[in-house]
Amino acid sequence: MSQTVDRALSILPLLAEGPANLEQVATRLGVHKSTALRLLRTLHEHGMVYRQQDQRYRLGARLFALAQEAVENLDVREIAHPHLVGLNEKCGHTVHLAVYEENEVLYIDKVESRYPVRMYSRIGKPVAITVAAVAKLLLADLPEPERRTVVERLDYPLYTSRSTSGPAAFLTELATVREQGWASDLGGHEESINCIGAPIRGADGRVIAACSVSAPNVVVTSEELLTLLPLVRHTADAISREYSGKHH
Amino acid sequence: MSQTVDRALSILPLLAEGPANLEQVATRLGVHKSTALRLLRTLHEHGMVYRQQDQRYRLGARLFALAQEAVENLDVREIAHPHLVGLNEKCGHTVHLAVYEENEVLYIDKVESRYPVRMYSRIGKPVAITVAAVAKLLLADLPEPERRTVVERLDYPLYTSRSTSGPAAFLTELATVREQGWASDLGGHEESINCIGAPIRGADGRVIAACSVSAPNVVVTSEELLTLLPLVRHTADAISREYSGKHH
DNA sequence: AATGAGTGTTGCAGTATATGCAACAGATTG
DNA sequence: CAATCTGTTGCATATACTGCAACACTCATT
Repeated sequence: MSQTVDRALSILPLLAEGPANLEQVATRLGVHKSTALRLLRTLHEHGMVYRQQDQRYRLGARLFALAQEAVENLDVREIAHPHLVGLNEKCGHTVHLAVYEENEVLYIDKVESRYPVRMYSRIGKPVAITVAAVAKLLLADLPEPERRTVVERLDYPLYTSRSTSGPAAFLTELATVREQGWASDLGGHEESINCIGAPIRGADGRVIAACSVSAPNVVVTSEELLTLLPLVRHTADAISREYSGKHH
Repeated sequence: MSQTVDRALSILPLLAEGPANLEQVATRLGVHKSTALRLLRTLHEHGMVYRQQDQRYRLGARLFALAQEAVENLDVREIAHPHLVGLNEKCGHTVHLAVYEENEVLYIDKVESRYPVRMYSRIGKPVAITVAAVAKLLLADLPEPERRTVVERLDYPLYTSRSTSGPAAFLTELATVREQGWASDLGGHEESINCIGAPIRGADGRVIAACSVSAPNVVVTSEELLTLLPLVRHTADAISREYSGKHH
């Protein structure tokens, strides 16, 4: 592993917390000012950091552009999008598409609810991995040894009284999800928000993504939301079929 | 400038074009396989790249997360958001917020149109800098020497027959915009989409951001859109006031 | 105006560190 | 079972990164 690159990349999350000047960056990296300066210059030339008027550094524009292109290159996303829009048109609620990657589950697409009360989330944002329906679907399909290590390494924040309590509970929940082929999150993240999801599979049957429908209690009860399950699964299956077709 | 970091960062835009394997990366970088491998490993440890099942590398999740945090740390955005929502509630059209940074203008916030016909754009995406109303507003306020160099270095794609034709035309347009304190784009990017915008100023009067309202012809004519101008300017001024207030 | 503190920048010498090589491993193909 | 292709590892070399110290610049303070 390259020390120089390692140091340079460590600057980015540091700046994500907020703007910082040269000295702050140097101390937090544990290197000499001049070293930090040269790293920042290189990052700057690549547009990864930006220097504002007060000389402090911030994360730069290229970062957005890259994240942008990255998300647009995901072909599941491209195939899934029209289906998600269709799902939203039928039920009116917020629709999400998510993938698993390196111990994180993140939203890669979203269609906004047509109801006035909406849920906060944003493309690119990691989801609450221990409670979200999409996270359960994606983790449930990991090969056994990996699933166990991931699950044990997670934190289990108690967002609400119905949040997953710990590794053991999560593993049984994942088993259920794998069994039944769909997942739900009934108030585990936000007390008043329920969510149901279904897996999208590649040609080999592995789960490559998951989609879900979320709605607050004030709009539909969890029972009513569950009646949408066939629709959600149907959508996920349609995406799976199209994805598998185009990939062979 | 650091060679190693430079090479490592050059990998990212390369991967943005699509997944690539080790050898492809090595050749395009002009380095030995083993060198490329070590760079990729470092990028991988930081979550900037991801290795998919077929061993090829793609851009990684951390990139999204970083871009995410970066956008959320922009305090103009935070202050502006409720105003933008209010503007959207009053007119129903797509509302954008944009900033200038290092030869690019990018959207940092967006409120979707409430009409079924929507315009394509996404937060983080660089705008069509030679035609967009927000771009005109931001460039118009650059100090004279910089404005000239930027304008002359740009490409002028002819999206439509009404696109800005070249540096000279753009400079006069910018002068007008500076003079009148607002900007429009009438079918310069997409034949059927019009757009009007107004500047958001910091305490010192410099333009720090710009907001705009966009709507397709089929929803409102350009004349009708222009009647919204006072509303847009009013919103921008309100944001300016609040921003200046909170910064002293 | 002058002093001083604080921060960013540059040239340089030494050596840590990245590099390319070549040999190896593993997978896929004929 | 060779042959080919791609990724991985250990190692010797010297390149390129580092820290230092001196310098430049801005901004307060007297």
